[in-house]
Amino acid sequence: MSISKTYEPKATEEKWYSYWLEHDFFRSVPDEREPYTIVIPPPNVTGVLHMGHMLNNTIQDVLIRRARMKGKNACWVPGTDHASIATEAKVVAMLKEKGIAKKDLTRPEFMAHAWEWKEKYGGIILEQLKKLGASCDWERTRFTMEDELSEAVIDTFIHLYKKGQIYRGVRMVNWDPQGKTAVSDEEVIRKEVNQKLYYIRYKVVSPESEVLSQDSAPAYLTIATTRPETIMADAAICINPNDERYFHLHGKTVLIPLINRQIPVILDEYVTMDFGTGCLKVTPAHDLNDYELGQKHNLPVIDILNDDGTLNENAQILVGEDRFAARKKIAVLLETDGYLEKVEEYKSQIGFSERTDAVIEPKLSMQWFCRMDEMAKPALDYVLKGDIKLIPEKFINTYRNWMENVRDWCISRQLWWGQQIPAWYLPNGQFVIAKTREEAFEEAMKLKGESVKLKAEDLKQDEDVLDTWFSSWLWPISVFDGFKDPNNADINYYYPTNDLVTAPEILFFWVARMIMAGHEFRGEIPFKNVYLTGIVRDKLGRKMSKSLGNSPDPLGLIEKYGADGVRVGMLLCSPAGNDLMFDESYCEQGSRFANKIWNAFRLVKGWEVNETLENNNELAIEWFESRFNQALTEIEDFFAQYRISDALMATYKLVWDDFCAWYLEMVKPEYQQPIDRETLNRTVKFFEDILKILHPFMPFISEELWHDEELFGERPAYDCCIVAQLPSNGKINTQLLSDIEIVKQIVTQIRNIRNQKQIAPKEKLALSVKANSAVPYKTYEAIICKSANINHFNIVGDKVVGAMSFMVSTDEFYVPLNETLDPVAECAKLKKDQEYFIGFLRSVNLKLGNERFMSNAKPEIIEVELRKKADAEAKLKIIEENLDALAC
RNA sequence: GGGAGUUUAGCUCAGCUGGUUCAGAGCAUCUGCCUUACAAGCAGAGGGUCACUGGUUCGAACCCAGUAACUCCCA
Repeated sequence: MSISKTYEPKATEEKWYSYWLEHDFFRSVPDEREPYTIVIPPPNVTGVLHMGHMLNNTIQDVLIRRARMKGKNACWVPGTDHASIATEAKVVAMLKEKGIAKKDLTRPEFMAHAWEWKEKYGGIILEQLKKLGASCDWERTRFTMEDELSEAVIDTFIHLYKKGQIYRGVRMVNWDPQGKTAVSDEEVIRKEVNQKLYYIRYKVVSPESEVLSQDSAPAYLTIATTRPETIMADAAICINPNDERYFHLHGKTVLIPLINRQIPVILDEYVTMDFGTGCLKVTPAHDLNDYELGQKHNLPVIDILNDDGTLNENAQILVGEDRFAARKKIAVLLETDGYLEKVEEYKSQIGFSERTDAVIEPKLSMQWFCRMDEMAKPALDYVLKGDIKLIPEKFINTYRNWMENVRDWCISRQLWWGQQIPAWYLPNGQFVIAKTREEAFEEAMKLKGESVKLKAEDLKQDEDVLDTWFSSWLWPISVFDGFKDPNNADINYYYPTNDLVTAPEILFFWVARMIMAGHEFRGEIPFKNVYLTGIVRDKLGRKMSKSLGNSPDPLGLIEKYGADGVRVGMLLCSPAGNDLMFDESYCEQGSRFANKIWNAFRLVKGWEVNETLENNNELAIEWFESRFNQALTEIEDFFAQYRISDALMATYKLVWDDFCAWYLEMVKPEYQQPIDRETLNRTVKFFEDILKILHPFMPFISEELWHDEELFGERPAYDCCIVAQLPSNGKINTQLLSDIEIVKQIVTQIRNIRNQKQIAPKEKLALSVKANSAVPYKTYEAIICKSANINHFNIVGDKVVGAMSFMVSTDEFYVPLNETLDPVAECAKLKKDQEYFIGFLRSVNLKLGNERFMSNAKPEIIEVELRKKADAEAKLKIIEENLDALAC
């Protein structure tokens, strides 16, 4: 029976994925086994698979498959996030295309459209993950806005409110004037942009409103700002009290140009003396730092902007103009009236909304906040004490830095898609927190006391919804219904989960908050290890993004290279915690690897057994067994350290180099010759073990080959590679391993001679060995002869003259050739070696002659040096003898 | 401005608390092979002043100080 010459992934992948599904291999229910649990970082329900997901989910799948094959009850919970801002933006855009404006819809109408959209297009990404081979328990798929999870969100809000952790307050938030919503710090993208720095004069007056005159001319101070349109909101001018240039301004006031409002000059060391003019305009309503400075100095807050970014009446001038138009116009006005001193080009960082790309406006608004300080402390301790490990460790510092300087979390969003805040307002502005209108009414009645005029319909629920992260921080608990039913079998069994695989950019606003929630609601950590992947960049180091168009289509890659190839490709270039420079060629390497495995399989499959043959491959078999067990330990070690790409590389080399290039070549019969039963059986067993260790990385090809009836016999329906138990550590013959390393060197040297002398691999050669060491070369005769195509193998006591020679450690090897040797070239080669060893010996002797070295270095180091010396001397002796023999 | 990190072969990265034969891997490169498992392959080779400058040490890619370049986070 013959199989195709190349591996064809497509049909294989579809076949086995459905087979796994049909046989419930991904399904997990609590039982007596040890659980191993991962909750997926829920992708946005609007999302489509990108390279970041590919990496993330490949790693999770490798971990979960490995756990499954180690006999654990592996449970990978999938799901999606409702992603309030992103989804609402998509729905609004979709409605706009249909000619419907959000403002013309009622809230329930809008929500109906949004749900319809979600049902139709949402969750595509989960289907895409299946193509990658993700072995999630799909029956457990959750959505952060499904009823039960929403209920958990509302309950936790109420719980935290009652504890005093949630409050309502006026705060500076990042305002998106286009989306007309507050956005979190994390949703603000900072970009460096070219701006103009305007130098504006303010007239200095005494507090008594007299214009201060020096030589009867009015005095001015000059400030530098990039936002001249906000001068109408100024509350003060601040200077550094140590600034000698401005001592004369202490206690003075100034007039804001154009509107002539009087504001004080205040002193604070916050001001940098050498930036701009050293005078800072303080605009508490429109700048975060200014706001804090204003709070410190009790300055009034004058907000001159509307929600859409236009100027309001407080501005007095340019009312109704957009902020950017106003900026241009006010510059002209200032110029005309002689207040504009100069304008400079200036580069600075500006925040943009991740969703709408509008310039973020710092804005004071009434928002809901969750206090962080108390919650941060235990969450920090878990990580510092090592209860939760961050991988790589370098993120611990970053984490600590953030947790020690944590700010309260703004949890309200001016959107409709999400969990509506359970706050109910009475007509008089008072509010109550309750789950339903009825409960709110009861609460309100208590508040009102005897006033019976209030009706339930009079209560108005807060229009805002909660931040998406306010639901995803509950994810590891809520997917197991830990809020609805805190003692159910699932949560007790699966929680705390084991590993969380996510991107470092959401370490704070997701990972840290899950840890807080875990502590707050379960008194326990939510997961034991956090593996932080890198950011997927293109090979120029740019972040992959839609706008750059530098992101390959993941499904296209799978189509082209096969899921196994792409998985290998992703892992090959992903060192833990470092960004990875993705290049398609890695996937190509992956698919070539799949093909290599496929062809090795074809070879073994093609062997015919002759039952009468004896096994003469015992050494090769024992060697590979040792090598396999050694590699198994290495791979295990790498996994323990979450060095997944190293584990893959160790597997890759074991299969390609040790198994294919050495072992199969050692045991492979001559063309069309049969093989003995024992060698075939052992080789088939090796292959089966190899399929097992490959499976977590390359699930499809390993499963496909696993079911080959010719090699493995017919397997029962549930005997699948996906649930096979990984091989356990076996014995390692270290002597044999090191001997074979020497054998490999000999073979390489002979191949090298062939290469140099242009001798075809087919042509047989003779080899003489003059052994000066204890290596039993006779034992390895068969292997050497086969691998190097030698037909005469002699152990000799004397040097062989007129032959090509080389040394491996201190043993000498001779390959006689038909042609006569070029003595000049041989001499030159020997002399070069001699020179090297003389130099080497000199440096070793220098070390050994150094009294300080001898008295300071550890004994084992000295021993090594002595061995080096003896070795080099022995080699030099041989080289000299050879030089003599050649008479040069 | 504050904090964290990076800099080792053409590329992507290893190199554990300083000490085996003058730094390793994969890919890429070069040379030679269509040697019937695989040319998506085989065999072999070349390639590095470990960013720079000082210091500590018998000994530094590794420790310390400074410099430069880049990246990320926070403001």
